[in-house]
Amino acid sequence: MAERERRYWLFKSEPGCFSFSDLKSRPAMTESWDGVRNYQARNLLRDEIQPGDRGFFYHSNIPEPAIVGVVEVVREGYPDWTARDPEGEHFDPKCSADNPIWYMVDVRYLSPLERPVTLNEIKKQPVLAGMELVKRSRLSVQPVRPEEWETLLALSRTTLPERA
DNA sequence: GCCAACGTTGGC
DNA sequence: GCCAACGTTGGC
Repeated sequence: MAERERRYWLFKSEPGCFSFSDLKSRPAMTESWDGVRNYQARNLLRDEIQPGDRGFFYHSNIPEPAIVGVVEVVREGYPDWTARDPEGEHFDPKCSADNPIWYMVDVRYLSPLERPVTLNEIKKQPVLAGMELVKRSRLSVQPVRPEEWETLLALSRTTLPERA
């Protein structure tokens, strides 16, 4: 397999459904990133995201949405079986064994950020204004540019400025 | 809970 | 293939 530069991603989750600490407490240390039903996100999961890549874990749909931690991709995209479970929430009758349509990856808990970096704070950083998160917040898996990755890690190591 | 943004569906 | 209707996401 040809070596390629490690890439960076951002995985969104509603902490009420699945939080970063839920991931930490996984006995197997892996979590199938399932239930994504958007073609753009599917293409990333199926074609782009590789083991060894890193991702930010983002908590959405809460009063202070924020990036809270770092994960490692441990398994490349494979068919999302939850799409073929008629009892499940994510069932899609259009899927078959021949045509899985939807894919998922496995990620592993790596480390929390030293402090969460909120969406509000991200929006204030001119360097981060081009982030998918800012421009098209609805994509549940998004690419993060290396310079954005570094900027966010650096931000998380700073202390918050005093509020006036 | 509201609503804007955006994706999907389906009639034509 | 257009586009209106509808559903979902997610910030606020």
